[in-house]
Amino acid sequence: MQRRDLLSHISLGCLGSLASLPAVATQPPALWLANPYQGNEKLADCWVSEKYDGIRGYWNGHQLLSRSGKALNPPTWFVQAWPSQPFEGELWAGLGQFEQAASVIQQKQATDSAWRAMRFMVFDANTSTQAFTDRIVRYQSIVKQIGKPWVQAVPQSQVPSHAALKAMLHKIVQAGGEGLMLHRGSSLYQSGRNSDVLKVKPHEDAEAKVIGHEPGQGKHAERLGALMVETPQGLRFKLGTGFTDAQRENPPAVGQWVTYSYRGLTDKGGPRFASFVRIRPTVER
DNA sequence: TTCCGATAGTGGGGTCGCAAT
DNA sequence: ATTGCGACCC
DNA sequence: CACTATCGGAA
Repeated sequence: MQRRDLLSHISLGCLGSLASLPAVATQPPALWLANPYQGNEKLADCWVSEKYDGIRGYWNGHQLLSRSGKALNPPTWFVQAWPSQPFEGELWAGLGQFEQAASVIQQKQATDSAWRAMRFMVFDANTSTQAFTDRIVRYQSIVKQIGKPWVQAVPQSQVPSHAALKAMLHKIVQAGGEGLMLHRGSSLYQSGRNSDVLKVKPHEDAEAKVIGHEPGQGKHAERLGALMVETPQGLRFKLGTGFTDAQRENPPAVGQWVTYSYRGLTDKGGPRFASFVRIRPTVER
């Protein structure tokens, strides 16, 4: 897997100052990573916004980078006249269009029309000395200065209570959104995961039947890597996370039913981010 | 003493691009 | 033309 | 993205 150098010496505002050369991605930029919302965090001084399901984009002042530091290649018109100040957002192709967005940004030469359907939803300005509440004003100003319809400022609002948060989550998900983001207003921008930035995503549980075992690699050699399972509708997929080491040593047998957790569906209709929860309790009768 | 945050290391679906078939 | 694989995104 | 295991410092 890729590694992240969270203690990178790269400074947020100065990822290089001159002549953008052919994008030899350096180290991953020092970006924040959200922790999951547990439900017991204090909501005072928190801003809430929609979590857009797309591709993370970091504008370092002259170049658009992915989360791992890889240079993205938008058409020149897409980033024309963007300022030399860093800011950050989500390359977004619309509700339920994550795979479309992923396709566009991974193509070496995506069509112009594909990029015309993309938006950059700006949610931060990467200054190191401003609290998030002040950075909201900053990124709104940057977006206004750019003045293009495909660059939009993510709206932020206050959350007075957990009940209000829950209601807003329901509203967003009902409309096809992925979830919410929470930002502590007083927090300075810092890289890595921390609880000043939280993601709120609903998940569902379902059951499937074990139809096979996949071997593990590395530290899981000689034990379970993933379960091949099949839903009651006949859809097959693999469950490879959620197991303890002990469960990998002695996994559920073929024919047993298991409960798994997932977050949304792929375009093909399979569960996204599926993880093992437990062996399904035997049905009483 | 217990608990929490940060790391390292496993695993998935989906897509693209390239090499091998 | 199809398949398999690594390297990315999430 | 999901998760578990581990370790050291905070609580």
